Amino acid sequence: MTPPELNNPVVRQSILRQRVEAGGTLVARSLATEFDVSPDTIRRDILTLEETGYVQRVRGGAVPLVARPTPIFSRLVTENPSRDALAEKAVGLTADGMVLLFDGGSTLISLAQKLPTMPNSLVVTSSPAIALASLAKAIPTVLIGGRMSIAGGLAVGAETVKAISQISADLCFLGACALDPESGLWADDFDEAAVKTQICASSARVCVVTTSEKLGRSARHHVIGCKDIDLLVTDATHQAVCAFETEGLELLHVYSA
Amino acid sequence: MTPPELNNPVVRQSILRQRVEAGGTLVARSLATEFDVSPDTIRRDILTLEETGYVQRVRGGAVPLVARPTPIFSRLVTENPSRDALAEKAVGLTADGMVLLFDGGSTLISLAQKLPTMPNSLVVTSSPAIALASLAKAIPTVLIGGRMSIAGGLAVGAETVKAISQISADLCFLGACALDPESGLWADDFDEAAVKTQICASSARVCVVTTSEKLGRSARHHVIGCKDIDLLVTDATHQAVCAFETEGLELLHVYSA
DNA sequence: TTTTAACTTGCAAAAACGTGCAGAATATTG
DNA sequence: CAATATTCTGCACGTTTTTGCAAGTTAAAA
Repeated sequence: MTPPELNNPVVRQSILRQRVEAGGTLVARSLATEFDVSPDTIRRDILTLEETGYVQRVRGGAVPLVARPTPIFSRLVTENPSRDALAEKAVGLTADGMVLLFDGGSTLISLAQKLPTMPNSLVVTSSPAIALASLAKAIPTVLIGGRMSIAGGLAVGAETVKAISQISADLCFLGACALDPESGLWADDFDEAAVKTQICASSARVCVVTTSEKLGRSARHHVIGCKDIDLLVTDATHQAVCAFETEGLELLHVYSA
Repeated sequence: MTPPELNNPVVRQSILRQRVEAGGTLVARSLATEFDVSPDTIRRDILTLEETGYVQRVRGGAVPLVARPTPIFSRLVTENPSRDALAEKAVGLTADGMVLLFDGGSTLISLAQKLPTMPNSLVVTSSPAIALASLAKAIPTVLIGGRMSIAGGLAVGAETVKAISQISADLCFLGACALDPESGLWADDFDEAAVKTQICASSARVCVVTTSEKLGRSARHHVIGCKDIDLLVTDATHQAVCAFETEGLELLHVYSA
């Protein structure tokens, strides 16, 4: 690989920052070859990136700072009152006869487990856990296949997105890795972001269900802006979410202990 | 799976931690191969993980420290000694690097839960429960989608069969609703029979795993004849299955208490 | 019991790190 | 334009981390 015409610290570092933000890792040795500088120089670049808080330095290079999201299973096991309260509230949005499209995530699994028996509805999801939950409630269910994402515990990839594109749902439920009044909904994983985007596109109405801790942050991959979200179910204080209301979202508050 | 670009203690340990948090176990020997380091290095990694309190070290590797509440997918299967013994035996047929195709059913869910960590394998299944189980063992997994069958808890239908037809597996595991020396394998449900048939067609070798009570009966829908079955894992007495041997099957006996 | 595999400990080689420094490149100022 | 200051870069040297290997010990399995 050829070095850029301008081989500044600034230029290099912005390239490196871009790469870690895309989820890549930085290998000092190969970067030295690529940029045609000594490993020391790359080390210094990484050093400043670490100071800025963009990367975590490790021996031989650096890795993204953001802790990779905990796999779905460990999130499943712990009971979580605020999550359950959210789920309880979101159940009220459903009605028998609806076609419901489900994203993955622990909150939505909890929601699926709380669904009533709806013999005329259809649940569509690429999350095995949600498919099992809805099936257990005797709700007709369509499972979307694909490569399983270890991070999210649901199927992702081109085939998955394509299959979802053939669905026309009345309402979809989305989990959030990050949600910001200005920039909208974000995901930690590229593939999951693509799935979420298609879910939105395939639904008449979009409902985001998230706990307050995800608000105001942003993650790596953008999904949709706030103007494309119809409903927001959250346990955040009214104060914390007033910015969302101006964006035209309908808010459903849950006040957890 | 190939070792990560940055093969640090930090990187490795975070990967390992992730796996045990997902309920998986760490096998020093295979991890050494996977990360392309000596078993000593893996042992040292596990040692620090133990100091941090993340794992309990055992001979040959490590297991999760806390007996975590049973995740959603294992709750689907009630414990059953004879079934577990079958599953244990069938695990021995697998090896890292294989493409494994899984039918649904409780016996095979139990089998999937007992799989070792096989980073170079691929598990393909239309059963959500099996997909979750194999994913928990950090095995690359492809979920086959489709309409969910309430009876079998797995995806069925034309789309499912078509997707499976695009797979080329080394070995498949089939459950049985009925198995007869003369007529072969049978299923109770039309759609499930179609899936089973395609699973056989997409696999180089066919392994049927079933308890003795399914032998000698026949059910509603025919799947395949005995001559197309390569292996039979069962807990039936030798007497009960001698008829199968004449059909060219390889028998794997389990003698349960 | 014997045998095999895994563990512990110690050690030495290799790789990477930190620091200081001097020359080159670039920017700033007169 | 010239002089100066600042930044950037590569290198040398000593230190730390990481890793694989070998010898002796322990635990499991046959």
